[in-house]
Amino acid sequence: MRRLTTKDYAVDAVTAAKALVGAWLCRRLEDGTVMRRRITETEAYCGEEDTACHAHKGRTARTDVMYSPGGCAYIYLCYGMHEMLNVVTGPEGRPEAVLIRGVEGAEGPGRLTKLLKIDRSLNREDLVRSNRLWLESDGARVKFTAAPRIGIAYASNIPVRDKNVVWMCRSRCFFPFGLIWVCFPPMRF
DNA sequence: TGCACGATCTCG
DNA sequence: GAGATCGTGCAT
Repeated sequence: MRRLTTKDYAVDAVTAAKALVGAWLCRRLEDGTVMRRRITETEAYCGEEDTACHAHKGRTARTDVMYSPGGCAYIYLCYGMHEMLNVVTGPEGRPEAVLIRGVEGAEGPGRLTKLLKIDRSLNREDLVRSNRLWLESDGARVKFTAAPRIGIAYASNIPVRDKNVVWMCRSRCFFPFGLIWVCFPPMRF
């Protein structure tokens, strides 16, 4: 197991999104318990020109963290109840991030944060040095496929997800922004 | 200071 | 198919 370093996070969001499929999301709780889950699904958000990116309209208090150098966590509340975990990537000043959409045993971005007890108190956490939240790679090669992004119909000309689309759409690699990357076949417990 | 709405999930 | 539930960003 190798902990991901600054170098791993310095790449653009699409590259990182692909590289993070199959990596391990690691979380140490206050009582010392360490949980490790393999990442099964990611999604890239690519800067101010990506209309689905929170930083699309520029730097605000919320999106400020996305402008940091790659390697920290951006966590926010969605729909008033779901904590969403993103990994900031790229150089300082470029707001790119990868949304972690699923891990083994928890499909869906809201579920995985609940499972691993990740919330906004970990916003801006330094994933390179933190002992509460970090990522590791075991070097395993994971087969994965690309699919249209989910739940943001306004940012793409493709239909909003229906349950099967993610798993059925393969090789949709021509979309300019924000592809999601999933393990194929999906890993489950 | 108010209001619309969202990178979701669960239950019916 | 709709409701839960609240921070954010923009309008007033």
